[in-house]
Amino acid sequence: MTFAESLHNKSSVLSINILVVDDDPVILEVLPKMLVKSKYRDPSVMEIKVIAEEDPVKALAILKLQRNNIDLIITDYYMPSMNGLQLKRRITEEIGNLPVIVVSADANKEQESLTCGALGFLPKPIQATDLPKIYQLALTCKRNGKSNYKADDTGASVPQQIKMLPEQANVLKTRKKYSSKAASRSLNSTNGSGLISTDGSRKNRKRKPNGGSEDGAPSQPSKKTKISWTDGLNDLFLQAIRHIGLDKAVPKKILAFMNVPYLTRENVASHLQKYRIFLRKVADQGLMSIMSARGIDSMFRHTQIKESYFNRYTPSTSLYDTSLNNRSIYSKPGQGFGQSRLLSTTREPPVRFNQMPYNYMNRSSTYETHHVGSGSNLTLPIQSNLSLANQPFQNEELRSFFKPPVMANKIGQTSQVHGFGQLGPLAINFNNNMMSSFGSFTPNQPGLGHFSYGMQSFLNNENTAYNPEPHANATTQPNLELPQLEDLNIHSGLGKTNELPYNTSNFQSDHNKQQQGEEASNKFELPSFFSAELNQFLSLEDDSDCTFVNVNEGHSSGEIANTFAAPETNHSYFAAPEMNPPSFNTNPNQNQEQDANRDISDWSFLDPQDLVDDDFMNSLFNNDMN
DNA sequence: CGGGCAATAT
DNA sequence: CATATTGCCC
Repeated sequence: MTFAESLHNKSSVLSINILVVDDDPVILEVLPKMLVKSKYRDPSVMEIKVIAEEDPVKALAILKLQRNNIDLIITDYYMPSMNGLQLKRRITEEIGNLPVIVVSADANKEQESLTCGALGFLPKPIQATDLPKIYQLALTCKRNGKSNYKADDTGASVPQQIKMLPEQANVLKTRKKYSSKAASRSLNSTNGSGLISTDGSRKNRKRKPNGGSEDGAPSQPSKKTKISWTDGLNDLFLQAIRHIGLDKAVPKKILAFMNVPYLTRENVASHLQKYRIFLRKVADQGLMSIMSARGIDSMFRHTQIKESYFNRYTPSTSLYDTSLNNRSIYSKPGQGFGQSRLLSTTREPPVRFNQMPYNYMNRSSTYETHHVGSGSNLTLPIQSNLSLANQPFQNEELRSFFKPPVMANKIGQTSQVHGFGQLGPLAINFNNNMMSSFGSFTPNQPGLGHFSYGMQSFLNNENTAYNPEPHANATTQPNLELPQLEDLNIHSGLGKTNELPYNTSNFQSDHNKQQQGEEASNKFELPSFFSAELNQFLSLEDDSDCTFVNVNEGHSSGEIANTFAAPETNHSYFAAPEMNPPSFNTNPNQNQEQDANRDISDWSFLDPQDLVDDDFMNSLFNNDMN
C-alpha cells in the first residue's frame, strides 16, 4: 500500500501520517521506525505512516502533493538548506497551516520554535517517552482539524517537552445548545399527571433531536465526532477500571486514568454505561449461557450432574450485587485469562468474548483481528501534557454501581434492538471469571510492554543514545535495530525507566488492595463436579492434566488432588478475575513467583493459547456476540 | 456539578 | 449498529 493509498482508509480506522524531515540519516532512519513501532502503544492509533525526507525542499514538495494527507510534520531545526522554522514558514506560506514539531538538541530553539508557531518542540535526543506525545499530538491534530491548531505560547504551564494546546483536548467537546429545560420539564410534568412515581418511570419523555435547527437558531449541528472504541482504547479503558476498581470507576476517574487527549468524559460515560450493561449481561447469563450454547449441553455427560448443577446454581437474585459489589475484582495480579470465553443464549446468537470484552459490543468486523492466544501489545501512553490533569480524586467513597436503587434491571442499552436478560436470574458466580477474560493483557506482563521497554532500553542505552546535533558524532552510531521483543527482560532496568504508563499517583496500587484483604474474596466457588466436567469437556489431554479437582467429594484421583487441590478449602476454586499485573507493579518478582507456584485453581490454565484452536472453542468464540 | 441510567437521536 | 445526547433522578 502506498502512502497515498493509506489515506483512504475506512472511516473506522484512524490513520496518522507523519512527515519527518531531518538531514541526519540516522534520525531519519530511527525516528520513523520508532514512530511506527510505537503506534502499538497508543490505543487509538490504528495505523501510522511515516515519510522520511532529508531535504527540506523535497519535503516541501512532498507536502504540496500530500498536504491533505499529512497530519503532522516533525522537522529538525538545523538543516542545510533551511532550518526547521524556515521550513515551517514556507509550509505555511505555500501550503497552509500544518502542525509542525521542531526537533533540536539546541534547547535554545525551543522558545523560538514555539514563538514561530511550531506546534511543539522536541529536544534531542528523542526519548521513547516522546513518542506517545508525538502521535497523540498528531492524533489530536487530525481529529481536530489541522488548521485549528495554533502555537502554544504559554509554554510554562506544560511540564514536559512537547508543548501543546490546552484546547486540543477539548475541541471535540460538543456543548449544550439548548437551555430550554424549563419547557421540557413542564411538559413532562404535565403528562406525568402529577404523579411522581417511585418506580422512576421515565416513559413519557421526549427528547430533542440533536441537530436542532428547527427554530431559527441553527445552533451548530455540532458534528459530534464519534470516537471509535478501538480495541486498544477499550483496553486502556479496562486497564483504568482495573486499577481504579470497578466499584470506584467513574467516568471522570477513568478519563483521567486513560489520559487520551481527545476523549471526553461523556465518551467514557457512554462507554462505561455500555460496559456495565455488558457486565450485567455476563452476570445474568454467565455460565448459563455457556451451557445453553450450541453443543454445550454435552458438557454434562451425566444428566444427573446437570440437573444437580441447575438445581444448585439457580440463585434467585442477580449476582452482581454479591460478587461484584463493593470491591475491586481487579486486585490480584497474576495470571489472567487474556482470552476469550463465550457467552450466549439459546435465543440470541452466541456471543463472544475475545480479548477485549468490547468485542461483544461491536460488530466484529469493525475491529482488528487479534493474535489469538496472545495478549495485546498495548502499553499505555505515558502521562501526556495534553490536558487531562490528573487531579486528586475527591470522591473516594465507595460506590457500587452494581447495587443501584433499582437493581436487577435487565433492560440494557441494547434494548433498542433486543433486550437481554431474558434468561432470568439464572446467574451464578461465574461472571467474575468471565470478567477476568476481558483483558487482553499479556499474562506475566509486569510492567511496560515489551516494545515499550525495548524502546526505552534502546534509548537509554548509552551505546545507542543518540544525540546528533548539530551533527552526528561518528563515534556514537546507534544500533538501528530495534530490540528483539522476545528477548527482553522486562524486569531488569525497569527501575531506570522514566516512563510510566500513566500517572499512577492517584491510584491505589493493587498491592495495597491486596493488603486490605481482598484476596480472599477474590475467589468464588464453582461446583467441583462442574469443574471436572468442564475440564473433560474442554478435552484436556487426559485426566492427569485436569486442573480442577473434585476436592469436595473427596474422591478425586489422588494425583490430581494432591497436585492441585486448594489446601484449605473444601472446594475447588476458580480464580476470580485474575488481572494482569498492573503496569506500575514495581515488584516484578511477585509475578514470577506467583507464576511458579501458581494456584492451580487459576482459570488461566484453561486458557487461550491451548484452547483457542480447539474446535469447540472456535465454534463458540467465532460467533459474534451481537 | 457529576454519576447512573433509560430512552432516543444520529 | 455503535456511539452520543438528553432528561430525570440522585
